[in-house]
Amino acid sequence: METKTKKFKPTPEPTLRRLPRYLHLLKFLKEAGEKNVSSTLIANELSFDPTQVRKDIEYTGIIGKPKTGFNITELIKSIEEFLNWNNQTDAFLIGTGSLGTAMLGYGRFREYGLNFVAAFDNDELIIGKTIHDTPVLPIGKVVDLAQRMHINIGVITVPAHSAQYITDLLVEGGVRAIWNFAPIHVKVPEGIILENAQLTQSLAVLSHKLNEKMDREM
Amino acid sequence: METKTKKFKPTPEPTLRRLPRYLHLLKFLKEAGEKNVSSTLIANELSFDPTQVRKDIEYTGIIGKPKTGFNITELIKSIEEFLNWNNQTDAFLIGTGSLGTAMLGYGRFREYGLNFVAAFDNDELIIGKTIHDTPVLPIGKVVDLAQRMHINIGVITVPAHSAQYITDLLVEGGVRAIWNFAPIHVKVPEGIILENAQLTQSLAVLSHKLNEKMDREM
DNA sequence: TAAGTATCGAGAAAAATATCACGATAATTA
DNA sequence: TAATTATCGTGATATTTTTCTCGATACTTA
Repeated sequence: METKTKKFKPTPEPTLRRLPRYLHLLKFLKEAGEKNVSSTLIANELSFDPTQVRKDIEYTGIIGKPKTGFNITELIKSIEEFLNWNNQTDAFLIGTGSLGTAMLGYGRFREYGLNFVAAFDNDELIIGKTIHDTPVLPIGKVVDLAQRMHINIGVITVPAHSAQYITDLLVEGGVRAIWNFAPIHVKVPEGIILENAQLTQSLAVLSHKLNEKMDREM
Repeated sequence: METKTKKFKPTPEPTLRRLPRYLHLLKFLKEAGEKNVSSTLIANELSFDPTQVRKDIEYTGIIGKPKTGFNITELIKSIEEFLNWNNQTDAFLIGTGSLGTAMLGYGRFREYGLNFVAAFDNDELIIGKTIHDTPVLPIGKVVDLAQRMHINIGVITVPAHSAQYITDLLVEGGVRAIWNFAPIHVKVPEGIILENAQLTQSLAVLSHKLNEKMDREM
């Protein structure tokens, strides 16, 4: 009963996608020595509408002060807590090709609550080694280890043709959420969270806009 | 006045983001020997609504046949032409860190109309070499070469702190569209297309859903 | 050839999301 | 202290996106 939120409103996906952008900006402003920020300022900076920014921020639970806005440090904290990025969630990464390696190498995912505890591949040459301090294990161990380590997130960076197979292994291992980078639709049982992160989606938007622009210029 | 298309309806962004997913599925079905496909089938496969699929497809200009649906080959062609993925657009990639290298290595971007003709970096050790057949040049040459080669797309894979600087160079070089992977909001002049492709956006959706799920389970 | 069926296309309705409008409030200035 | 100003929170409105509904059509089967 203590977790009695007044009236539950599910967070819109567009809001969730904007929150990280606010976070980047806020960290930048904090770095620059700013103390407070208004929704107006954020909106101008990112070309959004101030009301939209305010409503987005409202979802994270913080309340601001008229005339002043929000304390930057508190707002950062509010967003991070809302996304649970202040706690680390252990994750497996499957597929140590170029994208997988890049992700392990990025190293900043801990800032976003993602902690890669192990990577998996079938390539004998890599198994047993580490990539940026993350050990690479054979794919045959995914299910057992995921179960025993209570892994919640699986990140799929294998080619399209093996993505479904890997997904099934992760699900069998008890993973609750899958972040899929393979350019294919994988099927998951009811209740498993699936988030597709295909670059081609973003590229499609760019391509189409560029296309329109070129048409207009002729 | 001459560009008087019957009634212009701008394509919704959600539609643009779904089109690549249809494309992946269609290529898979074609590979499997299928000839035709219905919006119902696509919808079931990707867990969308059939009407939505039909409306999305309608934007690409193809028209289907009752009872039969669409010829897969023609539908693929229609989507690819709509996104201009049947033509190659030359692009520069700036920043040959792990993500930049991964993107050059992916090699399949040509399927999506993106042709990396050169990469740029400041690292003396890499300049002059090639990464997966793409030559790496010093950043000082971006502006001049972009102008002379009439480059339309710039892909930014540098760290946040230099992203704005690189953006300005690309704009000066006459680039029309920027695909930004740096976790920061870069500013571009009116008329320049900017598409942000930050993984953190996708991760935020995943994190929040997982968070909610865990809360519910307790 | 006629009846049955799956699908399309498109207009209408519903739902989700974004923007507007405004009273309330905290800081600043006169 | 009073007037002014920037901003918040929120209800109302507008816009966009999704879903529903249904007549028309092409294929399949009796």
